[in-house]
Amino acid sequence: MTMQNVRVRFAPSPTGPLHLGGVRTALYNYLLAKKHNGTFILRIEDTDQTRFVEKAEQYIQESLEWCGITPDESPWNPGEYGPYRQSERNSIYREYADRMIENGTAYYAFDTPEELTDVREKAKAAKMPNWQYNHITRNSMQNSLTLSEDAVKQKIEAGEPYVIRVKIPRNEEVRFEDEIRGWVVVNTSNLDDKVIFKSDGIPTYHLANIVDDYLMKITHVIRGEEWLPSAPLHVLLYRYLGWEDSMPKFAHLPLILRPDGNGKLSKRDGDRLGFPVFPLNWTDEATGEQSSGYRERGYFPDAFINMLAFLGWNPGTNEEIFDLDQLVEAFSLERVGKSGAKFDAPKALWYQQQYLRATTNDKLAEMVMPMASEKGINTSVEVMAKVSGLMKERATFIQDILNEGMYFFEAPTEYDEQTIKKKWKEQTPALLEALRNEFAKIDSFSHDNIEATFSAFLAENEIGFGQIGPAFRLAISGKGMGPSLFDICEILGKEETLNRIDTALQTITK
RNA sequence: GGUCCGUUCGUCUAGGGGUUAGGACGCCAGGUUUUCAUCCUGGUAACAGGGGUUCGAUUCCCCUACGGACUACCA
Repeated sequence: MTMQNVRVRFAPSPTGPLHLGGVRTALYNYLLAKKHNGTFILRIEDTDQTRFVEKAEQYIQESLEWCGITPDESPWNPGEYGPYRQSERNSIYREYADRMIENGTAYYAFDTPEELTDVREKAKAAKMPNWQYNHITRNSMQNSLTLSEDAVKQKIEAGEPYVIRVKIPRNEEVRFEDEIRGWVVVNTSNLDDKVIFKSDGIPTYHLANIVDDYLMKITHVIRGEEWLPSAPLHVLLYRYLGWEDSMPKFAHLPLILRPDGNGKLSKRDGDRLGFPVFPLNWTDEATGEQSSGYRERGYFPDAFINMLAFLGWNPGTNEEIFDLDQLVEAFSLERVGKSGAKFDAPKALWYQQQYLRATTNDKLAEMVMPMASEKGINTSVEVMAKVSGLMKERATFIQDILNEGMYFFEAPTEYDEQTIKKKWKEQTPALLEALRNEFAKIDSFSHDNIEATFSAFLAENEIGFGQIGPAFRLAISGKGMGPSLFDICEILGKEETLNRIDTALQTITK
């Protein structure tokens, strides 16, 4: 596919934190743009001031940054097509609504919200649950189609509130080719006369979106499937504004579904499904409700992005590990699936595990150090790198390295009950003490020397590993499992190892 | 209810008129390992149903069922 000047946009509303689906939409937009050396734009769609949430925009910015999908043009990094917040573009929309009134594709409507709910309720009571303002009902409503020209003029001049609606024709077929779904055909009789300009002087999403996409020279509109039903309206809007020739291509992404099997994943799901639905932690200012994010949970951005990319897309090969650059390379809209994907939390864990294991010990140590000092652990990066190397095979998140490997830094204060029960036999203390005394003779306390001493000890006493190993582990780590004992001892050092054995001998009683 | 979209192992998916329907996650079993984890090997398990079209349909068409989205002066 050859595409020139690809310009795509991610256009969230600042009504709260971004969630998984939103991040994936942003990601696919980004991938398509980068794949074609195009431009990825972020536009804030804040036309509904009633739902505005103060910190949402900052959250969106921070999330995208964390994911590494930084926009080329955005409110905080404007390009030539700004402003990038719809609230700051308000002066430019009216002209287009007026143009539609002039060419007869839109009209003024004076019905109040109360009147509208009233009609809807009455219709509902009459068992017609889907009352729409459309080519039939508009004839009995208060609008510039039913009122005389003078009456309309009078109302407007008197300052009566009004909205502007699209005049959707009766019985016409609207068709467009969705990049993911193919041809979609809808009859206009099923559409309603959507409000495109609200009485507060602000356009609705539909108008603002089309105008901005046109002015910003957007070539591909990649958005969630929830927008599919209004896509025909948008096609009509392009037509009525005279922009059909430069209409962008549409691609409606399948939804990310809840794993429990009903409905799409939503912001309201918070943490209740057992996994985060947000990239970053979020606290709802109004309710005080806190939701966890992938970042704070310990996910690496690459793992998160990789997992998200594969929720609805695949490269057509058996490879599954792709960092951002590789995703850019491999991505194509054609390989995006049509059907919704239930979010697979265990798979997310698996991705994170893969990335953790692929991270070098030094890099891991660098990440763990701040957490360590927070816990009051005083150690060197070198030691931390060794610990990380030993722990990463059995960890999923960086936190696990510390949580599971605390004994590298602090002597155990308690000992695993199960192991005591099973492995701490009558002869154990005597054996352990004898072993301790052998260790005391080692000059260079290295893995190999420790192992050699240990092996010799086993041979001399004619016992197997099982008769002393688990108890030994218990004594130095407090646990019944973990990395190689000799590695642990080497890191601990001779003195600490001996001390821990002494402590254990005094503490553990059956 | 109406409109639109969808339907391959439990989950994410590949495939596509003739295949032993492939991979990954999960799960199970075996091997390696002092333990745990890793790693290796193997196993489990799917084309929603019914009609067509065809020599042959999981693949193309239709219907049904099921799932989902939308149905605001929200996006």
